[in-house]
Amino acid sequence: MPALAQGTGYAVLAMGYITSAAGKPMLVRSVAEACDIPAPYLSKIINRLARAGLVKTQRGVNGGVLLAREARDISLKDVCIALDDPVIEKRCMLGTEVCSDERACPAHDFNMSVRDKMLTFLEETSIADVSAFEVQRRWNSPGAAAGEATNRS
Amino acid sequence: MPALAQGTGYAVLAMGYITSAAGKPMLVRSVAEACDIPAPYLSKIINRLARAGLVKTQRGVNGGVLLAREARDISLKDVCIALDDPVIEKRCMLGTEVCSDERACPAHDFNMSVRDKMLTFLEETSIADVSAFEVQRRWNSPGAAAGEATNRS
DNA sequence: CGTTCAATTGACTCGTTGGTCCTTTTTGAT
DNA sequence: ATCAAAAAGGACCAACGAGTCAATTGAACG
Repeated sequence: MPALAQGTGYAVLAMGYITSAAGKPMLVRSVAEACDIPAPYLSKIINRLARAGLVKTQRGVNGGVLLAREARDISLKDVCIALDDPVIEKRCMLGTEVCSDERACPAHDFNMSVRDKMLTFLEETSIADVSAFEVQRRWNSPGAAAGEATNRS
Repeated sequence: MPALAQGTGYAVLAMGYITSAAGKPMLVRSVAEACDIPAPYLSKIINRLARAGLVKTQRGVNGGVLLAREARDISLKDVCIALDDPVIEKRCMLGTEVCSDERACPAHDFNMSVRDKMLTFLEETSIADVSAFEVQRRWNSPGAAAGEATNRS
């Protein structure tokens, strides 16, 4: 439920995957396939990320997409901002127009604290984290048996 | 950002207001006006709440809407369920299909903990709480000067 | 130079939410 | 019995997010 917009999720996963190419441009098509994202849609997302300066794209032969900076220097929050994901918006949980610290709604304090945690998480989690996690998952998942939990916050 | 659907927010506010009538049916129109909600829209919401058994409606002269049970026995979660608000849904923060404790996404643990807090809040907060808060707000807000913060979780 | 590859762009579809408006039903009161 | 008040219900509209598709632009390479 405390979800990012679909597009943001796609972007994060895609960028995590792109990280693994370490500097070589990757085809949007390949990324889409690997991450199970509709290719033309991902194309648009990548485009926005590019205009926001998070990735670099190159067209023509040997073109593709690569991260504009180190994966560890791109936070999930950066992605959210680039795609202006609504999670960033500070809005009242009950939808009341005027909801500030002075004129609070019944859910205000709770809402603020959740929002706070959410922002911190988005700031502290980087594409590198996602990438590492995905690699690990790729290792574990065909191996079936699994046993050990791989969870980390 | 961790917001309920607009309709759910309306419902909660409206029910909080209805509480203040203590058993006498209230006109949907009045509630709409008092809570600043488009009346025909609220009407539909009330209707769903009625079908879910959270409020009782009566048509004809002296009709209106009233709570079906004690305000303190109606939780925000009840309202969410009645209007099947997406907040209740347990879905992956990154939107990946398969995201369980075994096959987690990088945000899984965080997401679960937030969801947990959210659900607890929705369960523990009742329409009575909202109502009390609203009454308090009505006292404070015309009084302008304010001084003391009235925040409570 | 021209072909081919790959991202870019714009037009379009589809489903959901929020919202309006008008008509129909039900009900109490005279 | 009738009238008016009130919710119920249906048709409709606008905006937005997700997604598709086809045409276009730009870049490399032979």
